[in-house]
Formats: sequence, C-alpha cells, structure tokens
Amino acid sequence: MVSDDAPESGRPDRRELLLRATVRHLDTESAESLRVGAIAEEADVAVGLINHYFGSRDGLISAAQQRRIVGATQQDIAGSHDALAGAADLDELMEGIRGVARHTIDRRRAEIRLSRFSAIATAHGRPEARGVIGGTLSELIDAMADLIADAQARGIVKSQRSARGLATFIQAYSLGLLVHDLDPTPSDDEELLDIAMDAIRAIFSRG
Amino acid sequence: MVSDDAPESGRPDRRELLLRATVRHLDTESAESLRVGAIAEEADVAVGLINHYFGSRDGLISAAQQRRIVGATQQDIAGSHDALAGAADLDELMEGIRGVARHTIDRRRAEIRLSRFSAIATAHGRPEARGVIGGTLSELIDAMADLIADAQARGIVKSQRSARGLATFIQAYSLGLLVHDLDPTPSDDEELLDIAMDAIRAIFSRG
Amino acid sequence: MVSDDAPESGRPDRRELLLRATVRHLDTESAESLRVGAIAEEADVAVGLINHYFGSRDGLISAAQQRRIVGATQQDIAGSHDALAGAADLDELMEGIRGVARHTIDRRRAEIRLSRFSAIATAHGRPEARGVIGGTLSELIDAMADLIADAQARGIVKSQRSARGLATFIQAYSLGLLVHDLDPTPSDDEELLDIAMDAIRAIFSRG
Amino acid sequence: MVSDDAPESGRPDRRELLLRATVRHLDTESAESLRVGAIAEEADVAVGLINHYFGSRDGLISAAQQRRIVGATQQDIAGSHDALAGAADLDELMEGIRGVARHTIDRRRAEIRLSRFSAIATAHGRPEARGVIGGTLSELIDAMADLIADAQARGIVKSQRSARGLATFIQAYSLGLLVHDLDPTPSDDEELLDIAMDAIRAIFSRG
DNA sequence: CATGAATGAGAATTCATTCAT
DNA sequence: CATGAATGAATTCTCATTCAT
Repeated sequence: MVSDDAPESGRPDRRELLLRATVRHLDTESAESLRVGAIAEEADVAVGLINHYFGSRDGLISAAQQRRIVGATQQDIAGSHDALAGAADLDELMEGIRGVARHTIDRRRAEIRLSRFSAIATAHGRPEARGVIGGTLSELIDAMADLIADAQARGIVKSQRSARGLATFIQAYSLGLLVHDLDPTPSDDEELLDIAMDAIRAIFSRG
Repeated sequence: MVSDDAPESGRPDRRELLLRATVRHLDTESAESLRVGAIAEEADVAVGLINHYFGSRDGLISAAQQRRIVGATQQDIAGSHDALAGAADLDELMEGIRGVARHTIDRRRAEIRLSRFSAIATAHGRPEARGVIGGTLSELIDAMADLIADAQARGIVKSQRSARGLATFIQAYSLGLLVHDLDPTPSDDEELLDIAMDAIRAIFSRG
Repeated sequence: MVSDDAPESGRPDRRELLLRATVRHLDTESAESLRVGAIAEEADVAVGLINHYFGSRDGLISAAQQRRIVGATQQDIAGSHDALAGAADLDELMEGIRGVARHTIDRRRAEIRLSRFSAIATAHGRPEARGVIGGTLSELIDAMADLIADAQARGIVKSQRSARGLATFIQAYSLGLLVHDLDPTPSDDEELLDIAMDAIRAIFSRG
Repeated sequence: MVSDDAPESGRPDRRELLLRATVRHLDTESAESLRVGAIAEEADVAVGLINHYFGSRDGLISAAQQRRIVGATQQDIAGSHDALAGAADLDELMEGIRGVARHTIDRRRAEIRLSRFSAIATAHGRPEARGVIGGTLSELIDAMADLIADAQARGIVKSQRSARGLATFIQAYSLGLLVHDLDPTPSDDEELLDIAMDAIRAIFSRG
C-alpha cells in the first residue's frame, strides 16, 4: 500500500511539502515572521499553491499549528504509556513516572516546550483555532487519564479522584514548566523533580 | 502625590496612552494583527510618537508584553500575600491557599490566562524578547518564594525544599491550567481544586 | 437540419458553451472583471479549452463582443426589415418605422443599449479590436442601407441622398439614445418618438 | 487668491497630480490597462497615495472618468453657446448649427468621441457610477435645452416640442456618430452633415 | 480533443517609518 | 515635544497560461 502523502512512493504531494516546510519554520521561528514566498521556495513548489490548498497564508499557518500540537502530543503519550502500563505496584509506577518526569523537566527540552507552547498560544486572537487546539489537548488528557484509570482499576492508584482530574493536573504542571525553562536563575532540576514526585505520589494516594 | 502616568492630574502622558492602547489590543488580538496606525488613533496621539518613545513597532509591543505579563500575575501575588502572610499554622495557610487557588482555577479567568500565555509565547522565535520575559517570570517566582520562605521561617511550612523550587512548582501548575481552560470536556473545577490542595499540602509538609 | 452549435441534437460543442457564458458575463459585468476560470466553470468545461479555441483570454472576449454587437442589432434590423419591406407608400413606411422606433426608444431597453454601447467602447485603447467592431457596425449600416435603397428604388423614399448616409444617420441616433437612458430626468418617450419621426420623414423626403 | 489645486502657486497637490495622470492615461488607453504603479510614476508621487486619496485603483478610475465626462461636456456646451446665442432668425441659427455640427461630425474628432464614449460606457457593470454619469449627461442636455428654449422664446424655433426633447435628440445623434467614426467604409462627411441639417431644420420647424 | 493541477510573473495593497512644519 | 502627509519597500494574492496525462 502506498501512503497518502507519498503517492507512488515518489515525491510527496505538493500540499504535504508545503505543510512540512511550514511546520519546520514554526519550530524555530514565529508565525509572524513567516513569508509565503520563503515557504514555497523551501518546499520547492509554486507560491500559488499555498492559496490553492490552504486558502491563504493564515490557513497554511493554522493547518501547520494543528499538526505541530498533535505531533508533540503523540510523543508524550507514547512515552507515558511505555513507562506506566506495566507497573505492578505504586513504587514501580512512581519509578516509571520519575523517568518520564525527568525527561519532561529537562531544560534541554525547553525549545520543544516553548514551540508547543506557542502553538497552543495560537488560540489567542484566533477563536476559530480554539476548537482544534482544545480538542487536541483534550485527547492528550484522555490518553493519560486512560493510563491512570487502568492503574486505579488495578488498585495501584488508590485515589478515588476521577482519572481525568488527575491527568489534567499532571498535564497542567508539565506544560507550565515553561516558567522554569525561561527562568534566568532556575531552580535545580533534581529538586524540582523531587517536588513533582511528592506531589504526584500524594494525589495518587489520597482523596 | 502625583502619579508618574498622570502628571498634574491631567491626561496621562502620551507614552502611557500608547502603552495602554497596545496592552488593550494584545488582550484580545495577536501581536501580528497590531497596526501602529490603529494604536495611535485609539490612543488619540500622532503615529510619529510611537517611534519617538519606543523606537519601533517592535519596541512598543515588547514594552506592552512585559507590562501584561507583570500585570496579570501581580494580582495573583498580591492575593497570595494577603492570604498567606497572616497564617498561624498549616491549616490556616491551606485555607488561604484554597481561596487563592479557587480563584486561579476558575475557568472564567481563561481569557486572562490565555492572554498571559500568549505574551509568554512571544519568547518563541524572538530570542531578544526572552531576556525580558524570563526576567519578569523570575521576579514573580521570587515574590512567591519570599512568601514561602517566610512561612518556612515561621515553621508553618515544614518542607526543607528550597522556597524557590516550591514556588516554581506552584507557578508552573498555575500557568499550565490553560489546558483546563481550553478543554472542551473539562474536569470539575472543585475536584481539580481538591487535587491541587492535596498536592500543595504534600509538598509543603514533606521533603 | 442540425444547427452548427448543437451537433447531433446533443450538448452544444464546448466552444459554443464558452462563448455563450462569456456573452452572458459581458451582458452584466465589465470585461475587466471577467475571469477565465469563472467562465470555464460556468460553461462546465475545462479552462484549458479557452486557449485551445480562442488563443487567449483576449481572443475569447473579442469573439464574445463581436457576437454581442451583432446580436443586439440584428434584432433591430430584422424588425426593420419586416416593417419596411412591404410598405406601399411613405405613410405606410413611416407607420412601420414608428413601430420600430417606439421599440428602440423604450427605456426598458436601456440595459441592452448600455451593454452594446460598452461592447463598442471596447474599441477605445484596443486598436486591434477596432477592425472587428468597425466591420460589424459597417455591416449593420449596410443592411439598413439596403432596405432604404430598396425603398428609394420603389420611389417611396424620395431623397436623393445616398442610402448609406441615411442609414448612418438613423443608426447613430439609435445608438445615441443612451443619453436618454442614463438621463435622471428624462424627456417623455412619446415626444421623443414624434421628434424622431419628424426627422426621419424629413430626411426621407428632401435632398 | 490661491487656487485649490495649486497651493502657494507651486506644484499642485498630490491628489490632483494623480487625477491628471489618470485622465491622461484614460484619454488614450483603456481602464483595464491602467497600472497604479505607472500612474504614480507618471505623477511623480508615491504609489501609496493612490489608496490614501482614492481608496483603491477603482476609486481612482471612477474619479478620473467623472472628470473626463465633465471636461468633454463643458467644451461642447461652450461651443454651442457661442454659435447659437446670437442668431437673429432660423437661417442664421441653422448657419451656426451647421458650424457646430461640422465640427461634431469631423472624423478627426473620432478619438475624442471614442474616449468620451468609453467614459460613459463605464456605467455598464458599475451601477454606482451611473448616477454621476447620468447627472453629467443631464446637465449637458439641460444646457443645450436652455439655448433652444431661448430660440423658441424669440420665435426663431417654431416647434412646440419641449426644448429638452429637442436637445435630447441632438445630443443622441451627436454621440451616436461614433458608428460613423468606426465605419471602415464611411459615408461622406458633407452628405452626413446635410442630412443632419435637414433633420434639425425639420424638428425645429414643425410639431 | 479534453482535463485541471501546477506555475510564477505581475499587480494591488498595506503599513512602518520618516521628516518638514 | 507633537503632528500626520508622504514615502516606497515588502508582501500577499490573483489568475492567465501551460502541459503531462
């Protein structure tokens, strides 16, 4: 079977090329600085196709932001799943979470977080983009909630709180770590990790 | 005493008018959509003054973003201070925090949080803005850390973790609540509040 | 008999469809606003065919303008022919002309006249179009001149002026009635008709 | 006193320069072929001013067409007035009219007539322009009607027809002479003149 | 003949910045 | 300090034309 974006196993179609070039741009630069001419050139495609496929520069950016949020999110979910699905008791679970959290806190991931952050910030002043962004974030929370619900069912997580509430808490904290990324005099990563683990262990045990 | 921005109780000076009009714009629209002509008109001031006072359109936007980040969070800090400074024991402290947190979680604050979020996202693709934004965020963390350090000194907060690490955790969570704001099928506010309280009580007690 | 534009009683050929869609457009909109894409879609035909059949957008427009000039006036000629060919004397002739003229003056024909007017105006700034337009107008004058020459041969029209000069006069007046069409405080149609009849009777009788 | 369009007796203001350059262009070329860049350069003015003063390319063209119709019209009226106002009897009047008509029929005026023709044709597909164009044409008819009414009052023109009806007839014929201009095998100018004189004499005498 | 995706030169328009008053 | 008319580079968008299928 031939994949959608690479018909006849040759060069991906022009729409896909444009989208990828745009995602690449947004990974490092602001949307404001995006020039359709530059994107078309980068994608080695005629400018006219941008309006043909996306209606306008704005349409192109929206499509790309959506893909970016989805992309970043899927990675996180996959990582969590691998770490948590097999835990036999709370200690093992916390051990897995610690691994994921350490990766999350790592300031070297700052660029990725900032990039995702800015993609979400797109919702500001673009009410029409809010639905897509909200939906994507919601899926992410759902995926983590599933993992937690599973742990609850297996008696590993004792908390009677809804799995979705707990998942929301963790996601919020994780995203908010951007304040740490941008902090010119940041706290110690390991200490922040310990604090986070205390917090998570607490909400998984009580209530 | 005459305030800086309203000399001789008359009309605030033109620089201030421009800044306010810009903040107002950024509260609802993206920086990209900002037109200096519109801002000047809104402020009822000549366009030329924008470059006179801020050097360029970008200078104006940076100044406004800074004020927005500070402004939105100063309220939180002030609220926290009132609630926490007088607490005699952990229970009283938690009661005060619950009040602040309830206000923080409130989804009606979504617009404000999204607005602040987008201001911070400005750091993406604008390396020159990162210093200002990081510095501002750092000050806010410091302010909250002071409150916590005080509570530690008074023995109310038992945790031996650094006050700044604890403050970072709380700020991160607070900012990250945007995922809750944008969630089309959000968890219950009260439950989220309970979870947050459990987490905070835990990190204030242990470690 | 199968007509040229509807081979084998099926759908008219694509060239004809394009031409008709273009004429339809020009009947209500300016040539400048014509988009080949829109015409092709309207005609339910591939865009590529426009260049195939007409060489270019301009070729299509020229072909359509020509048809419009001819079409609008052919009706007049036909009407005149029916009315004038059988007249036995000047009074009968004038009666027939009155019928045609009444129809011509009618302000409800304003749109048609304006449309034809604009088709002719195409000659301005498009020297290459002048030949076609001039040729078409010339043919129309010739057709009317034939009718008049016939009436002269039969002694009904006494004037020794050239039939073509008389025909030119009538065509000129007829076309110029646009000033009446656009007049916001127009003269009475019937009076205008009487004046025209006086004029025509005079030039048919004297000289 | 300093005129509006040439403040301080120096260079006319930029708006005026743009308008003049546009009129000049439309005198020889079609509106479709007009390029704002070329106009701005011709006027030695920045392109941006076109939108500043006229809103858009279309606004500029409309303003110029209006001025063109008015301009061409005023000349005609002035010429007629000089020729007709002093006539003592019908023969003298006809002599004056013959002078004007000869000038009107002259094929060397074809370009001017075609130009004016195309300005009027602007009404097609631009309903918003119709009012201005109609109003201007109406004023022209009024001016000629005044001349005729005066001749009627002095008993020179016997016709009881309304002066405005007669004026409409003459204007229509005069404008319609474009068919003669574009005719590749035109009738003789002198004969056409004779025919026109016969017609005018008839409608001035009878009815 | 017929199609319509792709092209890219060309045009209008926008808007930050300047500077004479 | 303040003004805002003027500037013109920069950018997006349009759309006639081409050509492989």
